[in-house]
Amino acid sequence: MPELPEVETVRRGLQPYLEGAVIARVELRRADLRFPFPADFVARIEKQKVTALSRRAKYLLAELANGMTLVMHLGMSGSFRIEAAAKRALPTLYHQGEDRLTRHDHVIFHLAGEKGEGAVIYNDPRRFGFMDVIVTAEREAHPLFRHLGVEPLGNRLSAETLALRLKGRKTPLKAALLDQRLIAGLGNIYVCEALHGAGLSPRRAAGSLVRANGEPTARLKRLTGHIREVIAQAIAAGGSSLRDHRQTDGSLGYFQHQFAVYDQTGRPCPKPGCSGTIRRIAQSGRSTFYCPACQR
DNA sequence: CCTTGAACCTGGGCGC
DNA sequence: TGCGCCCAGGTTCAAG
Repeated sequence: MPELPEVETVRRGLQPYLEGAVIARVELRRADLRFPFPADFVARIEKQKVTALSRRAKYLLAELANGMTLVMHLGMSGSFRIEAAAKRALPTLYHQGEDRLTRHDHVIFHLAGEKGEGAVIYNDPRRFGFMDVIVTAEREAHPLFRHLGVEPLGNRLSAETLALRLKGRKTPLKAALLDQRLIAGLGNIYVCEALHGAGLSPRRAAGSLVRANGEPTARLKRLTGHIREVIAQAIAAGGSSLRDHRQTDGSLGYFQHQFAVYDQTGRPCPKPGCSGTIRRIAQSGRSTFYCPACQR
């Protein structure tokens, strides 16, 4: 589920509930997700006001009034939903029949404040997600964030920046783009989509997009534009909805209807004038979908 | 340094 | 109906 556009969609869904609210009580329904919760996890969060809900790469960040930040990663299958009491305060997001706790509801943030009582519930069947509490001022130096690459949104991402990091690398382009130290937030779906948009083979050596003098090639500039575009469109569409992904209001995102190559094995390449067929291959243990005809 | 592959965990889909 | 296998949005760690 959660690549950058999905996490950003979750952030926007939770923001009206969390920002300005007080996390009155935290309920852990098990001692660990991917990692054990830190011993002081609950104590550092309870009774704190959430001053801002932000995002870095695929991390959701709830900044607290005590100078700490609650860091949340959704792994492969993590999601949030809003419990009934909070829905009453903001009724547009109300959905029936979802007020019971289920087996994989692992963390409950009970809220209090002018926006009303309520709860935000974290559900994660595979438990690849994790949470931590860190000092807000030390965030960028924290091991989780220190090596993260550039955000693909906004103006920070440039072909020149990428060229610097890709030069001389023989690793397949697909693998290089999944590396969070290069670009933070890209995942399997949007890497496949961006490579198709740019007409570049996922198998091509990453360094082949950089000239000997270190300058980005025209191909790399094209790829940079497609990465920006794919991410921006996915966010505009409310994230993808592969399998079980739901937004915090319970509705499905719909970006999956627009996938050009991801999970489209055997279907004709949608690129105008291309007569190729989408293929699935494995690269470093993950599926890659691409069109061998127009991606070179 | 670089790369690949296994591991973490549950559930859904498919073939038999 | 059931069993066994493969697959899934991510990341980390070990081994070559």
